[in-house]
Amino acid sequence: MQVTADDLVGVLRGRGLRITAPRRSVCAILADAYGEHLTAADIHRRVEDTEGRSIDQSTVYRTIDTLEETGLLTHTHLGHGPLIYHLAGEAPHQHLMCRRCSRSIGMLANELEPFYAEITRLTGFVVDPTHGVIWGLCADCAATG
Amino acid sequence: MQVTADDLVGVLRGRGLRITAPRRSVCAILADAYGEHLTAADIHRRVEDTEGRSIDQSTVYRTIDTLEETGLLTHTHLGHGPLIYHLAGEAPHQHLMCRRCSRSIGMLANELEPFYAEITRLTGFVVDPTHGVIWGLCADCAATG
DNA sequence: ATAATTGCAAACGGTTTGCATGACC
DNA sequence: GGTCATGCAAACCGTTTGCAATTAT
Repeated sequence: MQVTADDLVGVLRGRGLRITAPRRSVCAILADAYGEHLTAADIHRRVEDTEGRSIDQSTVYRTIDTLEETGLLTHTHLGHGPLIYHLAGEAPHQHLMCRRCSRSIGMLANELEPFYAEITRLTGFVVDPTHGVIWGLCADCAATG
Repeated sequence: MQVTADDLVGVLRGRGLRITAPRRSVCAILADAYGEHLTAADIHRRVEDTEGRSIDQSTVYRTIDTLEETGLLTHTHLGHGPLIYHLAGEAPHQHLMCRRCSRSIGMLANELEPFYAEITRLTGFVVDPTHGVIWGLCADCAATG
């Protein structure tokens, strides 16, 4: 585990934000899930399951917002479904999402650096690899497709 | 205009589907908007505005589904907002969406073909450039960022 | 005639909001 | 004590669904 709940809580405190039980819980879940992709519903459920305490879903969303505003958390748009969240400290990766089987593959963003650089060269646009998903067919589905 | 409403209607008829007034209207709007990005709500509104006829939104969605199933229409995921639709005959575009100003730039997908090929080489994953959006900062926002 | 399509209205999933109660500093 | 955060419930947007009435074939 690279980041602890206390690290996250410490940053919130440093911004003058109040340290409440729900905020502690969400931070603990996120630190614990380092490297995983969690939805807001996942976070909500895990708080109840592992902390034994129930918090409202609106509190989950508001805590997520707070963490994003402080730069600790980022989200990724995975199609029509819920957003997924990961701690900002993780190695940036590009998600490849299969349209047929809905499996999602992660590629390290720096493997795709030439691709992003070419987009910038052609258009001036600077790519944020973690924020979106590239759609297509995974190797298996492409083969049987 | 590269495709006419009659072309689209003809394909539906060829599949044994019934040609109804709502289907004619949606096809007319889509043919008319060739090259534009329409949401389901756009299509709905334009049918009312330009055809003078009101159709239900569920009919719009069902007609969209029908057109996608027959391969005439495709959709693109633009973040959390509504899906956008374009006729399958259009030149494939990669959308670049600015996180700050929400402007969306279209790039011809074949300009990026070598990079899609590289993704396939590394992972076996076959990219569908039209189906998703690449997020980041447009040239203007990156400069003032 | 009969099967496909429509309109309506209600539900859906994911997220946001208004407001009164509560708790942190 | 003052303000910030929470829970609750209700609203929101985009989309889907069940079902009875309609219409193309």
